[in-house]
Amino acid sequence: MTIEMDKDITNAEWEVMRVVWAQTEVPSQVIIDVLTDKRGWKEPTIKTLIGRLVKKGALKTRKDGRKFLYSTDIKEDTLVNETLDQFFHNICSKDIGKTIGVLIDEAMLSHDDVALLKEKLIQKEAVAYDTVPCNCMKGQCQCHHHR
Amino acid sequence: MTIEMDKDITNAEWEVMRVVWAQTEVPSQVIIDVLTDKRGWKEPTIKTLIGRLVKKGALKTRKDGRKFLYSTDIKEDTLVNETLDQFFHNICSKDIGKTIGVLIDEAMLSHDDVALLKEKLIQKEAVAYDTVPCNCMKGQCQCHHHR
DNA sequence: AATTAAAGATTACACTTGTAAACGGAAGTG
DNA sequence: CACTTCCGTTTACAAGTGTAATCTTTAATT
Repeated sequence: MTIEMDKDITNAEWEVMRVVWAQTEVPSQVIIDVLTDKRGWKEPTIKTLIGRLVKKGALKTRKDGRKFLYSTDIKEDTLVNETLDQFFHNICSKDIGKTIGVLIDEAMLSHDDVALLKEKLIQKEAVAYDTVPCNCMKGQCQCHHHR
Repeated sequence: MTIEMDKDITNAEWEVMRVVWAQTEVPSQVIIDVLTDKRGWKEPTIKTLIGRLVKKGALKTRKDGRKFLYSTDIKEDTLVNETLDQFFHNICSKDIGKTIGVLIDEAMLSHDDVALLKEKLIQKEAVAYDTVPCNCMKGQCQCHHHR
């Protein structure tokens, strides 16, 4: 059972989603308050974004008197991971390791985070490759040059 | 000295960039061959993408008889990392660790990759936090709920 | 030199996205 | 009950994107 959504979440829409994720159900006024403050957007702008998210199935509504309460079935970490996975398709699979390396370099991590990641790496060792196979189309990465 | 570019690279344009990155200088014909094959795009489509990339300063041209050779000053890993950094702004800094964890889980890694990442984690330990501070605006993540 | 063919430039066009104003209906207030 | 206010809906509009046809220039060929 996957939550199917019509379309991708745009950058502006992502701001709205974050407000909804931070709560369980929010009235539009809360979203508007947070984002007029954070982004300086006008109220109608935020209303548009909310409307588009509802239309594309990313937000659910529940009537509460005269207004709506907004919520979502999409889990934040699920969407984050899907988005990242999609982006990683732009990279040669051989380079994923190094790319994650840069992320680690730049991240602020807690001791617990470090421990978690170390643990994952230990597990990963069991299934690690001698050489990660390149998944690129011929002509789209340099692996194909040196055999 | 940073390479400044007018605008972001779109998904479709990314495909073109990958072809250029795979070589040093490419004639349009090569880009067209690779992408008609990979994506089924028509020749004019790919020409449009090339043109837009030139216009936005992502591709350089050098005349070679009747045609151009295309190249770029933008380094692939630089752009990859910038793009990822930008995306990570959508996530609470407290969650970056776990997010990287999922990436590790899903990645195909070589033994060398695992060793590299382990090494980085060891270094990271020295600067790891007890608690990563939340960088979210109030109202955009749950950290603010529990104190 | 005239003809052809390749390659870049111009035009097209619908859809998306960022940003917002204006409208309309329902709920609350006097 | 009339008036105002709140909130969702409709309309707007320029710029960006995906996708592509057509035009134009210029080099190559006969």
